[in-house]
Amino acid sequence: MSVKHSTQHKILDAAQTLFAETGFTDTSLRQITSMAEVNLASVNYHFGSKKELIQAVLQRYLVVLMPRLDQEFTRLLAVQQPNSLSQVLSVFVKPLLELNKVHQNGARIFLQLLGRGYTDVQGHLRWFFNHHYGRVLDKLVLLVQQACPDLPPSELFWRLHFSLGTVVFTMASNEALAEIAEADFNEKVDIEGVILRLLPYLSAAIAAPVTTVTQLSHTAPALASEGI
Amino acid sequence: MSVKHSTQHKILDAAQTLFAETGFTDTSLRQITSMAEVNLASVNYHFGSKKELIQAVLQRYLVVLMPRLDQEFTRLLAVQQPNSLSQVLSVFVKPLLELNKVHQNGARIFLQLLGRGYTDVQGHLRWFFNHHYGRVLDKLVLLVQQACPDLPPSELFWRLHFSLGTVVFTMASNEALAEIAEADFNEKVDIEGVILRLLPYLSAAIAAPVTTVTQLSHTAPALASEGI
DNA sequence: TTCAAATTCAAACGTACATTTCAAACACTT
DNA sequence: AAGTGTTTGAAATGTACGTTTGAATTTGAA
Repeated sequence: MSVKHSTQHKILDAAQTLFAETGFTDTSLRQITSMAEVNLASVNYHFGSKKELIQAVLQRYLVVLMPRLDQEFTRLLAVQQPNSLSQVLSVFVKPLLELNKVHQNGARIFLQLLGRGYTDVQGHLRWFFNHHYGRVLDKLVLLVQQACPDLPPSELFWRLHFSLGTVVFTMASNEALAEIAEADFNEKVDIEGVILRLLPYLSAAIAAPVTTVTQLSHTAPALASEGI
Repeated sequence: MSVKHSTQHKILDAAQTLFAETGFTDTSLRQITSMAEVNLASVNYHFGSKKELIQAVLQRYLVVLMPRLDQEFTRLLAVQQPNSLSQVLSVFVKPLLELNKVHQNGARIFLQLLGRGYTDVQGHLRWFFNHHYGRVLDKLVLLVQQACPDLPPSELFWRLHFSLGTVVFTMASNEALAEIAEADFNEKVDIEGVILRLLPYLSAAIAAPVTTVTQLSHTAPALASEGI
């Protein structure tokens, strides 16, 4: 397995592991080059800066994942009758798991990195992502809109972001959760198991009936009263 | 409004704002003391260290929130017939919004900090939280179990963590989301609005029907084939 | 008013960081 | 084998950080 690795490759491998575990800011180039067994200066030589290294680490997965997702979305959009929500969400599974071909545990690592990217650094990664792949996600929005025609656009916006949060946070704290699950329920859980558990959860969540404030005030009377 | 603020108070106020916006690691004591208009050394004088400052910032809200939640959980547990899931989740609303009495925008800031705490620092905050308030959350698990008797314990474990991810991530990226929502949908969204949108989403998600792998393979044939 | 304790202040300390430098080692063509 | 461009290496640079120090100042009780 893996006879020879270039310096760039070794840096990317070490960087993605440490970034996923500890976050971008809390991982130093010294930790990365030490784990990769390369010289400290080689990061700046090959990637320019730490910021560009972070983007390169993510790009390795994005250039594989996003075209695949785009292809799936386009295929579903071509179908005559609208797809069900769980059909739409299911198309994520295969492209995500194919990231395991990019690198061992690639799917898990990528999703962890994505989570880090949304909370760690302010701005620049989110911009980077939206700028390069915003078009692809527009197709997803369209598909979900077709699957849930009763959902107002603004509600759909929020629910998709809620769902992103679910996925991203779950992956960010994946190691800890998997450990607890194994200890408490004797369940060995891998990334595929987590994704399979996420699908019905997200399907039901996104398609949940829209509740108005007046309806809610029966169960949550806090809001009607008191001008908090 | 607020005639005079002690140094400690000013530090806590500045710290919570910057921590919520930028995260714990990416916020320096110099930024905090500069915003608070106090001397740099006063943080270490009053709080001992940056780590203890972080805990103090969170404690200010936790000592208010957790007893309130505990009280609500205990009340629901005393009811004879099991409560519905949305009833259980609704008890979060009032205690959370009461954090706005602790400080302006307290609810939003607290939830943002909670999100930061789960992703930013590794370990010590999660330990701090579980150690002090684990008992309270056990009651929540019990309540959800009663509300969803068909849900296997391991499935419930995962779904509660999914839900935590939803909330925490949403709050961590709240500013950005609220900006987009306002720009795209002309909707001004405050913390109360987000919480109200979260309730039906989470209710449906946690109570979603449990899907087996064989059922899933109809919509996600990726997993049955290919030994990825 | 006096005096001791609590607080503030400017300055400095030591450490860790990303990045740069430039010479040495390497790879590859001629 | 020589020579050129690429890559690596050890060391240093400058900056930012959390924390410490000790003197100055403020506070509050006697």
